[in-house]
Amino acid sequence: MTIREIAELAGTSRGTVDRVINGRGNVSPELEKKIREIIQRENYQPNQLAQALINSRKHLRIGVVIHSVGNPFFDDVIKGIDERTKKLKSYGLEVQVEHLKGYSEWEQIQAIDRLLEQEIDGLIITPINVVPVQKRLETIAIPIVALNTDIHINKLAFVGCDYHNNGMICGDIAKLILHQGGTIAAVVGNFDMSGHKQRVEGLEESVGQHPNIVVTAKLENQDDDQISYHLVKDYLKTHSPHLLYFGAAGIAGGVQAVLESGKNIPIITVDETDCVKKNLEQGIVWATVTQQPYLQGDISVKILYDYLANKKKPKDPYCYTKGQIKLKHSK
Amino acid sequence: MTIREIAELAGTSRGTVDRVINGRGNVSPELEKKIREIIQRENYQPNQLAQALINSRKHLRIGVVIHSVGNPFFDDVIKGIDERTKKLKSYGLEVQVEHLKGYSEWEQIQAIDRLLEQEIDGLIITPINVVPVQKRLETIAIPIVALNTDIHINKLAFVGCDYHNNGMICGDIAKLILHQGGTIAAVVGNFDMSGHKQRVEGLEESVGQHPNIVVTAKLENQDDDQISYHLVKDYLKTHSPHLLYFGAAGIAGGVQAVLESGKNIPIITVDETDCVKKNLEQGIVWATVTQQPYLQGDISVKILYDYLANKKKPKDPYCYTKGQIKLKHSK
DNA sequence: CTGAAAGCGCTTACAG
DNA sequence: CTGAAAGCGCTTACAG
Repeated sequence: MTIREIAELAGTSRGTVDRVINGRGNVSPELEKKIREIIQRENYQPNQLAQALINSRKHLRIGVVIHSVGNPFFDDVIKGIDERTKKLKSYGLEVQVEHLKGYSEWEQIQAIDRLLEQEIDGLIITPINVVPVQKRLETIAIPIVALNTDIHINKLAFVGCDYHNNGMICGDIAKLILHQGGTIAAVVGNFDMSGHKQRVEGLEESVGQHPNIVVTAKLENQDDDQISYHLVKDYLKTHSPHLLYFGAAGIAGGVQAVLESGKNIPIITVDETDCVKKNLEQGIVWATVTQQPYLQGDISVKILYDYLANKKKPKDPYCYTKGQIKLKHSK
Repeated sequence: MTIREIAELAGTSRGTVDRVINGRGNVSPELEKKIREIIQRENYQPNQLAQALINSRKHLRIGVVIHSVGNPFFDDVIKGIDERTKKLKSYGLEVQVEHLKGYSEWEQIQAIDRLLEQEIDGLIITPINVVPVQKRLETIAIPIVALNTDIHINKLAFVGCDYHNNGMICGDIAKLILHQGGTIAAVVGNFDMSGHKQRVEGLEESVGQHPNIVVTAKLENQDDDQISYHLVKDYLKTHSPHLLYFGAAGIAGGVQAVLESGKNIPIITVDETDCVKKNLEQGIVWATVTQQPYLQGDISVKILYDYLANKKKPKDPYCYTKGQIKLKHSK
């Protein structure tokens, strides 16, 4: 079935059928009804390829603001963004990325403004969760996708990790290792960060299903290796938990402290940075739970493009990637 | 850059440029050279959308032979095939699936013949690894993708699980649970099946890295729940392994026997059938390792289509899906 | 409100 | 060996 055949069946022109299909108005009610009936009856589906070919004429620009500099976690996110961009290039998509270093809200707002000046049609951002950024994003007329970190604004979608579930899975791993019971020390960056808090809550909920496992310490390392090192070193002087959980950054420092303590404590971590990979390989980190960073990049571009090009909204605006367990021989 | 612009730069027609690009011959050497230089210089890339639109005129047919009836593992494989088919429908792809029950080589050959009569352009098959099937496949002129099970023929690709690695990962899980040492009983269908054998070999290689873990029993249940039940029941009368590994089918029967034995033995399994899901949920199965069945279906169609439509061969003809660990709260 | 025409970037006969 | 023309299925001005 093509638009031409529909037009012939309705005794009208392709242009008119097109107007009906795409709701552009300017069609008499009777004719519209007739055309709709034929479309229904013949189960007509527009050819996506032909549509895409036309669509590619109007170039779409997506802007990305991401604090990826010096943060290896985002390497895979970027890779996902890049590959999806390449695939959609012939569809007329251009993507402009602003790589930021650190968490300066001021710089983030400037980056947003730079992109807006270039007349982007949509924005993907790993937002810093503070009021000025939120305010700035609220005033933007184009659709926004929050990537990896959520923010309370009117957005097309959030693409990222379900931190609570991620913590639950870490708890499941802890239960495998400590099936005879034991204590856990959990280290994250900062409990004010919702992701960090949720991970530990998930961990506690999950191990709470075992009668003899307790999270006996919750420590903050500010995502900093130096702080993490001293924190864990001091803690292990007076404590010997049966398992150590690192639910955010500062893993290298923390692991170093464990090794120097001489205590043989199982370590489980999150994500799969080079540091984690190396220690997993050597059997120092026993397990890690990743969050499909590549997919996060890939999906966020895909969702935004689909909306801009075809007005297609994601089924669920909260698009969670899966927590995946990686052990020594995982690929 | 479009083909029209190239033609203008070369002072020739689009048709001639097209002949050069697609190596259809009938172009004078000098003109060809000139055109190639311009293409190079301008870094011309043909518009894939336009190509696909043309391509969709010649309808491609892919045939699938899969022994999916009564084997819930294949539900997700089928889902992957179906969704990829839907995506490629506007590209002119039609897929015809022959669902088979059981492992009759004779029926499989008949199914192949039925598809060939319908003039399929490519074949996807979960082959039964016997000589008659192999012989039949050898004589087929169209490209073949071996799905989930490999077979020694000249094929476009194998898409499936890396069984050895899958077993290694199971071993990694065993090491988490038995970090203080212990014995493992491994149950598979039949050690003559290469996948089953490789899984157990992987398991042994992995736990071999721990000084005090040994696989003390390797049992065959013929992939049958009844046999599995009696086998495990008898075994547990005289043995108490610290962990039970089910590396193939017959899990429901085996689990039943463990429960009736009253012994609290950790169980790890493969794949994620309803039986496994239920027992994972209830904490009876401690962990399972899946092999991305959905992706196996998805990829096999994609690879075959890419070859038929664009003569694009997969980078690696052995396309392994990843072994993924699932615990109670995995999604 | 409606239709004829031109166009997207490519490929495919066909005439010379 | 080469080029002009028609076509894929859709959309977009434009003239009436």
